[in-house]
Amino acid sequence: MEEQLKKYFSRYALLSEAELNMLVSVMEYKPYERREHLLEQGAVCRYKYFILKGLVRSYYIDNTGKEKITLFAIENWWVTQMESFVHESPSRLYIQAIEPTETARVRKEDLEALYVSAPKFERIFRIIVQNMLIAIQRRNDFYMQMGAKDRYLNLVQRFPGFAQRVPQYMLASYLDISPEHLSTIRKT
Amino acid sequence: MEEQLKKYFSRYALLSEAELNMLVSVMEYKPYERREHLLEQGAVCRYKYFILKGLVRSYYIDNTGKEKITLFAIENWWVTQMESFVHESPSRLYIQAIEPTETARVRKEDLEALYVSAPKFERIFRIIVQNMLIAIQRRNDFYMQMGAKDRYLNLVQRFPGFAQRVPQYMLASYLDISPEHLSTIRKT
DNA sequence: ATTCCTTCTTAAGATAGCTTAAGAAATGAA
DNA sequence: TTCATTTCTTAAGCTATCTTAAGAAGGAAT
Repeated sequence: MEEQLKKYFSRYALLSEAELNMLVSVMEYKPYERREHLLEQGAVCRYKYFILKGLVRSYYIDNTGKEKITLFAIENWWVTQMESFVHESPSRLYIQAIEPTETARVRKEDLEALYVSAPKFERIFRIIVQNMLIAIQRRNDFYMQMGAKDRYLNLVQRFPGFAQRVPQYMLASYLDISPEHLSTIRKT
Repeated sequence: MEEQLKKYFSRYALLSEAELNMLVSVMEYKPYERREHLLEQGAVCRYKYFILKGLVRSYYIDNTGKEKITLFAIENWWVTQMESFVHESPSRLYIQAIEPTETARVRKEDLEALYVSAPKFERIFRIIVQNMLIAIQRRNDFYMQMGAKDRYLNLVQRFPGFAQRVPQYMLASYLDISPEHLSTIRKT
């Protein structure tokens, strides 16, 4: 875990070994089993989770009782419910491990303390949040203009192998396509 | 302009008059006429724009030649094409003034220089980006589960008066509804 | 005032994608 | 291996929303 985190953080700033150790020291190792929840709906999201290994999804239950997936997160990505984490408000979303997943998670208090001890760390997380924003915007711009078929083909093309890692009905949910329709699309 | 910016930035951190002046000094006043573009498709987005007064939209032209609005920004909001701004890549989006608009804009270089001079400023922009992310996520979670009619009613309810400020066909575009359909929805 | 341009409405026909309802095929547990 | 659960497919009918095509209404410019 230490190695992976240090390598990851070094992408964002030139950090001394001491600084890297400070960063790592606020992160807590926490594994989750397949299907275990990192966050339940209605609870406050107390952590930012860095995925060391595995795969999680974030989803909610809509009015008609169906699961809607808003996000997948894999190795070296962060996942949290930002609004709940920042405002300490109840989360509308669940976060759940799809595969057995190892995370390094950090509490808000510890992160804030880290920022106070050295504002340099703000930079790293500013850039991480910026990248999240870019990823979401890209996804939106991208998917809004495409029909169901193109959304699927595009996902498969842009993330080769990913479709094999996730049940098809979850892909369908993420792409906002009914599982039945995705099935017919794939035939063609 | 100075007053407005200082008041705005003070929401995010306790800043001395000197620090506020440093912040304001990197911002350039720039007004735009109705329909004038702040950013053209294909160009690199060189600025973050803070809207002092007025209203802008961000949009792209889809495959079938239709404008799709991705964002409106009003007083005291930021607008930029984050991906283009950060990576200095050509923007897929246009940004255009809907009303005569006054902006305070800042170049990437100047912002970076500011960060170097005092890492404290990173904090402010980390929080601003975080808020943008929350706003986008909220919009997504929100709209994905609703039909056209509820999307419209919701917008009207949550931003009273906004619907009067923007031509109806632009609202339709933002809500991903055809203008004709929005018209029929409103009748009911 | 008159004309032009922009915006909004109405209505009919077209279509993408949903829902429902089985059953088939995988996958995992015992 | 066998049973149970999870996942995927197929097909028919249905619905929300789009497209196309006019015309009406409102604003801005001359």
